Amino acid sequence: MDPVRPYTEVLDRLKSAGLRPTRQRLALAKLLADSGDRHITAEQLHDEAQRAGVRVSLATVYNTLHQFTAAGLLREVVVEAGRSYFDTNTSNHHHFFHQDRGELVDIPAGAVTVSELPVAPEGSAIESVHVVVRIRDDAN
Amino acid sequence: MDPVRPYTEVLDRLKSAGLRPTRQRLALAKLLADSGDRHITAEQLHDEAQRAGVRVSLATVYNTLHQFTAAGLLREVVVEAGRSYFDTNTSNHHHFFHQDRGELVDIPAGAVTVSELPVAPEGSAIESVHVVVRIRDDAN
DNA sequence: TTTTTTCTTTAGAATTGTTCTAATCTATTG
DNA sequence: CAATAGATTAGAACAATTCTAAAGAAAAAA
Ligand SMILES: [Mn+2]
Ligand SMILES: [Mn+2]
Ligand SMILES: [Zn+2]
Ligand SMILES: [Zn+2]
Repeated sequence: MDPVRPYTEVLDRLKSAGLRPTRQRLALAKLLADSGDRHITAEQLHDEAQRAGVRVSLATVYNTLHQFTAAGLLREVVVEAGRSYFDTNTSNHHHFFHQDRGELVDIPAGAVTVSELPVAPEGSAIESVHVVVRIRDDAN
Repeated sequence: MDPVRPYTEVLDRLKSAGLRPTRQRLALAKLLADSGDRHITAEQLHDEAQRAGVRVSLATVYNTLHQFTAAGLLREVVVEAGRSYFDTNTSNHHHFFHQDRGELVDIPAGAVTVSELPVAPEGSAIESVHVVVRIRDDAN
């Protein structure tokens, strides 16, 4: 809110995650925060950083995405082999996966309901419940 | 049922899929059929074949798994980056994914219910709905 | 401040699961 | 039996990701 210190919020989040506010982390956090809800891969974020003139290595993008995920700032979503998406929306929600385009899209809250939850097998506890609705271009 | 022609069923399935009943395909089909419901990776099936004395290359295991999947004899399930599971149960059902062990387990039919289905985005149609319940060893 | 320590970034190598290539082999067809 | 179409294979290639170890930057200590 204070135009003189535009990074205050991101700074606080990094601090409370025990992460030093480096140039690279601040820039990546800003790119992620400024773009609304998204589902982005490491390579995509790396490209985006390059285009924005931010010099950062792909290794650092991977490190940062995992650190942000561990800190609860991102959520990792896997729906196809060999590719991880990072979701800027960390709330519990489900996804459409558009198989023709390789695109993840949030399912609006309430549009899908898991009404009966299974009991976790003996000795284990449920950590998350995720519904993936695979869709294809309509054959109309 | 006829002990003299134990491969009849597998043979028929291959034939109707337009696949030649080669030694490799018959052996892999048998391994998959004889072991009950399973969620197996290509490498695991390859190892199992080796141990059973079946000589088959990993490339052929991959080819065969994909052909069987295309023929509807298997279902491919992806829950973690960089690894595909092939499910011998092709009916519609959902999964526990045991994150500590990297193990997929069927959720019993009826133990989970998706009561409200989302409307597919304009121009697309729903192809499948899959619920993944991630579990962890209990912290008891 | 300066020094020291700890954490971070990075290029490039390595790893993993998977797919591709193109030569050899085998099942089917005529 | 050919002849042909299809299948198998070893090993190369690939793509996403992780690792390594050296150089750099931030924080803590002096
Ligand atoms: Mn990861
Ligand atoms: Mn596949
Ligand atoms: Zn999302
Ligand atoms: Zn299953």
